[in-house]
Amino acid sequence: MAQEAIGEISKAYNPADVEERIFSFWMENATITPNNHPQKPPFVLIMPPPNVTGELHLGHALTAAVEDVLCRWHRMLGDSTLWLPGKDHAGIATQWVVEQQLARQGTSRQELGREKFLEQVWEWVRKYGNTIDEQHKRLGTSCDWSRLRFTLDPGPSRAVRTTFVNLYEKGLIYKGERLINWCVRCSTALSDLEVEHEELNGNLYHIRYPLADGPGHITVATTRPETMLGDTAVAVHPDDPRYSSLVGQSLVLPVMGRGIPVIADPALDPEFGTGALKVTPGHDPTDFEIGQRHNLPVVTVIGPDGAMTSEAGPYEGRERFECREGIVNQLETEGLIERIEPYRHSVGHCQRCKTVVEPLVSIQWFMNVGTHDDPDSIAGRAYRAVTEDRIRIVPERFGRVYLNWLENIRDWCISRQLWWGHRIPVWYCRDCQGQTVSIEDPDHCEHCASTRIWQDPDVLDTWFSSGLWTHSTLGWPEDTDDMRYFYPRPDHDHATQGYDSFVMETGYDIIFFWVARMIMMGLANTGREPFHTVFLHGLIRDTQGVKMSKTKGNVLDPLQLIDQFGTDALRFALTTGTAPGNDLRLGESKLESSRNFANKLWNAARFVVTSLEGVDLASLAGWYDPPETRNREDRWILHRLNLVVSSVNGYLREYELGEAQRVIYEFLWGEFCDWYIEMAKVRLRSGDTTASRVLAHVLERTLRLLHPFMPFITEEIWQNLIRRLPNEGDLPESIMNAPYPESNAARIDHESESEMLTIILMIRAIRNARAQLHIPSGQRLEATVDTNGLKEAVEEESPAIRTLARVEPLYIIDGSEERPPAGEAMTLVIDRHGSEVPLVVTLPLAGVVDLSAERVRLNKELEECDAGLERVRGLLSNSDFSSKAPEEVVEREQERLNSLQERRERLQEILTQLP
RNA sequence: GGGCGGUUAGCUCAGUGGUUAGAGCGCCUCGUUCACACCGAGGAGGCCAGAGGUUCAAAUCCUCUAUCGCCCA
Repeated sequence: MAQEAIGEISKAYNPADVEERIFSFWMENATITPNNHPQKPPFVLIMPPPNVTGELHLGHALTAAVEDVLCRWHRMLGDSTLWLPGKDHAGIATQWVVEQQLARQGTSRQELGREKFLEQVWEWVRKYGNTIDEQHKRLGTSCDWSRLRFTLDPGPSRAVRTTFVNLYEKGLIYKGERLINWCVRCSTALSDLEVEHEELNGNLYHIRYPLADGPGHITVATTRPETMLGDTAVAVHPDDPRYSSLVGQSLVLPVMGRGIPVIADPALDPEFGTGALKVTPGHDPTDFEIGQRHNLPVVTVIGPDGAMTSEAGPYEGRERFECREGIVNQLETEGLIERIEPYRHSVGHCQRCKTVVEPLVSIQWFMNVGTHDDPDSIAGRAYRAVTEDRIRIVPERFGRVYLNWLENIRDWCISRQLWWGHRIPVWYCRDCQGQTVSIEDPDHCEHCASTRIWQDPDVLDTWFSSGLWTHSTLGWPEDTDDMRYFYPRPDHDHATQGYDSFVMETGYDIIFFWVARMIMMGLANTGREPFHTVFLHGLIRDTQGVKMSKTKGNVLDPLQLIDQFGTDALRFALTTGTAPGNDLRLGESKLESSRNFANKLWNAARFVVTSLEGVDLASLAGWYDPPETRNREDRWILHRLNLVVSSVNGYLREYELGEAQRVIYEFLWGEFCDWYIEMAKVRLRSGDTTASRVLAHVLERTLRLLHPFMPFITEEIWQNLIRRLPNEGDLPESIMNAPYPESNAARIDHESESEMLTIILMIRAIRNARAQLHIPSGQRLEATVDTNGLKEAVEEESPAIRTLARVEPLYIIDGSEERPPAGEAMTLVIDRHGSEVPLVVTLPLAGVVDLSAERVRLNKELEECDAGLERVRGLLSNSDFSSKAPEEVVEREQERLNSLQERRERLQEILTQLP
């Protein structure tokens, strides 16, 4: 499957050569569809369904990247992993797309009629609805495509009807006349959540309402003068002395000429405007409530089309904003405008089409969600699920956001005046006017058996069906195998393995729309929480920090980025260097650095694979789990790898994807490539092939560790590598199904670590000295190392030291008496990791080294040493510190003191020897 | 108005009480020797927004202030 001869192909990783081939390989050869294993917990992640109308954007890419990491990780851990993909019918958005298409053809849905229109929508969905799935696949998503669901599939549709009927029968779904949010463009009701508030520059109009009896007037302030046509009162605060004598009197409503009362209501803010509020119960939520308290009539002056109604008198038929202008002109001519001041206020817009929302009184279906403090209500149960820790929200701060929303929740308007969606399963009888609410389509009225029945024309809010997604996709309301295995069970202990088995992952912007509703509906339908962990990611912004949007033109197309940088680089860029729930600015430089990382891995692999050529298989035996070795470099890298494995698993358990990737990045680039491979080259060149099996081992382990994050390149290299190694470890065909690395206590080797750190520090110090003195890299330097007790290690590592620091000859001594005098030399004092006495490297550089500069350098080091000594001495002489700080901290400081003292002595000694 | 965040190197961001705060990009110097110039070696650059407090110990916990965002009303 994989390409032949990785080492002979390209010097740079070329994702385009790999990705498509690897994806088909997975579809054909990898295990993605989970098996039901009743005896062990699964791992379940239901994907937030994108809109069928949608095109893949970076938000989808981020969601997919994060979820794929979690799912691949769990699959490799051996969990029966279900990642279920799906799509959402997106009522308003889809209907709008097709209506626009019809408009271009010179027709409309009204002309076509409901049935024909729906046929058109289905045709559109069949034609374009799979686009996003295909785009998703380019991201390498390992979801179970065999379980792909659509909200309008028979199963999920049946779940919708069942839920509606159940809640209706419990009295939790009801029909009522309320003031709702109405979009005049979409011609439908909207829920509170679908209204976006935006601060706009408007005016505050101060209008005089004359008293009916006698002279005088009350001035009201409003941002919407056109609604005055529907005023049925003016309200003031009961304690407002300015108006107390006027309460109960009558005013003449300008333009309309009808009388309206002055009423007193404590909800009024006397500070706002003039302290007098015109009350329009038909077009303002607050006014509607005031109207209810005072039994005021409701006059609807703006119709569902946004035009003034017959109640608007002379303005009947005028569009609402045009009417505003007309009224202001008329009032001005009549001298009733006191003043107009510019005013910034928040205006509700339709989330879908951005039209200004009109509050309208209308008959709609609602869900009674109750209140958060009623423990048995829908909202109350959802509230307790989080306060009682049955659901954990990551990051934690969003838990408070969730609770705060539930504390202020109101009944949910679930009906929409659309044709595309789940039609409300209610039939009305023309004979007895009774309602029949049924899962199956009825053929007669359940009250009087009349067949003269007709179905409610409205459909349900799309989020109603999305709210059922965690169980409707598994077969609910049927008692299916999937439902029994992949939906949380009452006895399931969600932390037995150190991680949760039922996770919801999505962006924090839909915590209310989706997460909260799924929790409410899951509990209402099944009595159980639909998941135990909610993991929320942030939003992607452009390099300026602005949210990406098509209208702003600052969107980056993920498919184009994939073409440019590769899928793995895109995924890495999206999920690295960011903390959970934090927004991410994405620009080219981040993508470039991720691509470079992929390329680094590719080339490290190229080196390892090439180096295996000519090595006989026998000496590679044991590569999968290398036996104990004396070689310090091997022990060190295995020890480091083991620590990395352990911390990556830990970070993944805590959903810290960014930290996990950082750790792998630093290990692969900063330790394996920069040091281990460079040192291994020295061994290989001298004909010693013992490093080969460790090279193979570390690379292979790192590939598996990295696979959830960079699936394509790791698969490509892995297959190539495995083929060249003795068959060990009982590995599957795909890295995707190979076990995730686990840490192994036997690999811990602190001795090799501190010795190697010292060697590395020494090589660095010599390289630094060379750079400072501008010694050409080709020129070998003589060096003497006083190892001060680390002689064996330095001797054993001397080939590496010679090559990497470019020293020759290298004299290794142990004890200052053998050391050459500082004299015309550069002398480096190198802290010995884990010990007190430093190493001293002398580079005899007569004629090259500037002695006065050398003196300055050494004195500066001495000063730093003294500063450190002062600090540590102060700390240690503080009895509170030694008594209260943990023992290991005190010990560490004591060691630091000792080594600073030793270091100081060496520096002092060298300075006195300088000519 | 209520709630939630951010303020750390020139830029974008990590940092989960332990004293010497990290990365990527950018910048400076050097280098194309056989994994990689999508690279290597070396370097510069930070009173962690400000002020108080808690603590033996604070970028980290608490309070306040400033400032910039987001969500909800």
